[in-house]
Amino acid sequence: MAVRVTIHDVAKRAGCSVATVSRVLNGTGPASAEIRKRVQEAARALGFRFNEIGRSLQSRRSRTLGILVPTLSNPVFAAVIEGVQATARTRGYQLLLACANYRPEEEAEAIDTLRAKQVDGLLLTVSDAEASPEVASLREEDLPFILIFNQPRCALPSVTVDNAAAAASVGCRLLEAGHREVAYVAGRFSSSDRSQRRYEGFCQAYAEADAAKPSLVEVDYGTFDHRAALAQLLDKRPGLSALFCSNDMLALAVIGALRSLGREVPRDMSVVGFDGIEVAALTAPSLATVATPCPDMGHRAVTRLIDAIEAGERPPAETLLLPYEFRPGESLAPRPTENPPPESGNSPADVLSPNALTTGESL
Amino acid sequence: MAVRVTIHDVAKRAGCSVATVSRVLNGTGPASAEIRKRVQEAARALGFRFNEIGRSLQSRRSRTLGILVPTLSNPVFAAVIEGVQATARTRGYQLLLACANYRPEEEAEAIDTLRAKQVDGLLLTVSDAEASPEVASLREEDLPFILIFNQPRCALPSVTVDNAAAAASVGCRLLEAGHREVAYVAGRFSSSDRSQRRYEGFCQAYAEADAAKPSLVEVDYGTFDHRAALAQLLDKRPGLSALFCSNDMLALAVIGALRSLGREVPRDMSVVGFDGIEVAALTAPSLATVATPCPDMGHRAVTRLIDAIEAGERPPAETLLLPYEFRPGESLAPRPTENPPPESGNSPADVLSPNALTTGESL
DNA sequence: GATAACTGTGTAAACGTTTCCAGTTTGTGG
DNA sequence: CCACAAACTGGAAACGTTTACACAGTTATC
Repeated sequence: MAVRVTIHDVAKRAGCSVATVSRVLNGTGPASAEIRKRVQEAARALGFRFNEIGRSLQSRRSRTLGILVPTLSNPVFAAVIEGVQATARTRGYQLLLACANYRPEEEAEAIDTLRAKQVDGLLLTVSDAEASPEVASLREEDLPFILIFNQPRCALPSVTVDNAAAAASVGCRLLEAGHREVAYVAGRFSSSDRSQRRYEGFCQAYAEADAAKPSLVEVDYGTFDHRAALAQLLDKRPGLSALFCSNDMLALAVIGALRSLGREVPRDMSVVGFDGIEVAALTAPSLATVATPCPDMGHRAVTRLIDAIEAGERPPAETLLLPYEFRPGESLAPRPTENPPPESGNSPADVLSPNALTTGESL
Repeated sequence: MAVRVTIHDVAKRAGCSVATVSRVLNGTGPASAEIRKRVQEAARALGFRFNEIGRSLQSRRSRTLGILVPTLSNPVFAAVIEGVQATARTRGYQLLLACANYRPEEEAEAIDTLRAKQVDGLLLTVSDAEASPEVASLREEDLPFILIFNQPRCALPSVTVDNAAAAASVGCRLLEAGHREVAYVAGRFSSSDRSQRRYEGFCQAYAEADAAKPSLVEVDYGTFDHRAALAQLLDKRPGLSALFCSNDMLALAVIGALRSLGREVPRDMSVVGFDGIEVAALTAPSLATVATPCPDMGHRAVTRLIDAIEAGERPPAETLLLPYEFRPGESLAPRPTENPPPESGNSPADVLSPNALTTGESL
């Protein structure tokens, strides 16, 4: 049990006061060459490191940022965190991580805990920034924060892409490919602000082309089995030829579900995702999607946040929109011009479960 | 700029001492019903929350754990963190996250920073646990830690799978499929302890079958372009029919590189990965791999760690081996019995770069 | 050769908690 | 009615820092 060595131990060994040790080691205030040397030598001999807790208490700055994401299983968030992490570190900040599992209660609890730990600022991806009471209360308080991915309508600091425009561009691509009857598939939290913006943009593209308004289908997160929801949709709208999914992970799961319903992508149905996660390029078929600059979003967000913190302010309540890029993939093909997709034999029941996305704990 | 409300403010409003407030709000020590009520009402009115920094300083416990991983872009680490996070939270601990980018210097720096922040314990995945001076010094000090994935030979607390046995089982599968001339492809840090164990186990399976010892090929992490290394290998060992890669991400990149060299998997070459990341089941071809129970590893590791912390001890220097599972995939096929794979036309030069694994920042 | 301005150093008071100790009530049994 | 315990409460000292302030000694200014 090595006893912790404090600034007092260093002072004793160097034969001076703790104030002097602090000044020497921090390079603040004057010190004679003689004492500087003694202090440094004592610190080295003792293996002294400042206790950041003591420092934080006194300075009321923790040099720690809180980051809250819905989950880590979606690589899109891991990518953002990677970007945030790298930049935060070069600026001398550490990251306290929390996952809220897409649950507003957990978001609230996590924010609370992070504040209690006295983070200097918060990077958040929440379900719905406008509706979140925590975000609202954050605005009125002194804790700097910035949203990532969220695209609220009201004035809130955030970094994201123009979801509506990106979704509209997906709409255009689908229209170009002849898909006039389509649907938007969203996760349970279709109330997610970014998902809403995407649906709006998507619908607008279809409105402008005088095509039928895309149907909205909500499926459950947490489960990967979307067969029931899809079967119902296909039944109701037999003319459907393309699906736009609110994110890539969902799109991949949807492709698996379609397959187990006897529908091949893109032969019987085109599918487009959103996010541009790396693996989407490796799947079979590769996924057409909208690539968002995740690590750069993280980088920008944390830079804005730290700049504000160090200026003693809060990030301006503005949305920073970063460029996105449509990334073609095999999952999007032109609509077959002749007859509608064959209602081939396979019934859902006698088909294997799509173990496409089993969880990692497969033991 | 809302001013922070402290226990003193609550005490003043409730008309009592801070000691009493502390006792009431923590439920430690006695208090009259009257004062209890006044304190609670004051705390609520003021929106008081304990400052965990003050608490930590006084209790010398931060209720924070440090977690160090090589990267977040490999989903295997994200999965572990997810498991760690969930369990840590239910036990009342937060996570301070650091990524070392597979660099020992960064590992050292990160551990140092985490210690300065007074984490109560450390969860680590390092390049080489035996060789790491930080891990060595950790052993001699009082900071509890536990390794994840690492499988050192010396007695160190860790949670992993039996890498040698798992790799041997891969060897058996390959032998069964008729692959008698094979290679092990490892990332730059073939000095990684787990990677070494895998190679050893793999070689042993081949030794026991009296087959040629698998070649060892090292490629660079960081880059995804392994064509040069592979071209050289194929040139030197034309009879090669299968590749075992030290992890799934590498395996996917290798499949892409082979393709751009004009070799199709599994037609011309079988490939097996290690880790069992979810997406490996979705790629084309799907990847044969060894599935490790990532979130459960995280869960077990953090449980061992917190148990030790709360007992005032350190986790016992034992390796906890969790079960793994071979997961078949299309990337592994029987060796074609007739002639060796055709040296088909495509020269590396006139083939597109395998943008299989471009990074997320594609803008 | 006095005054002013530094330079170098130490003392002590914060920062927000918890907790030991001592003091004041209140209650109880004799 | 008194001693004594139990219940309740507050004062103050920690925890490890930083920093305002004071003070001594040294150098520069006229």
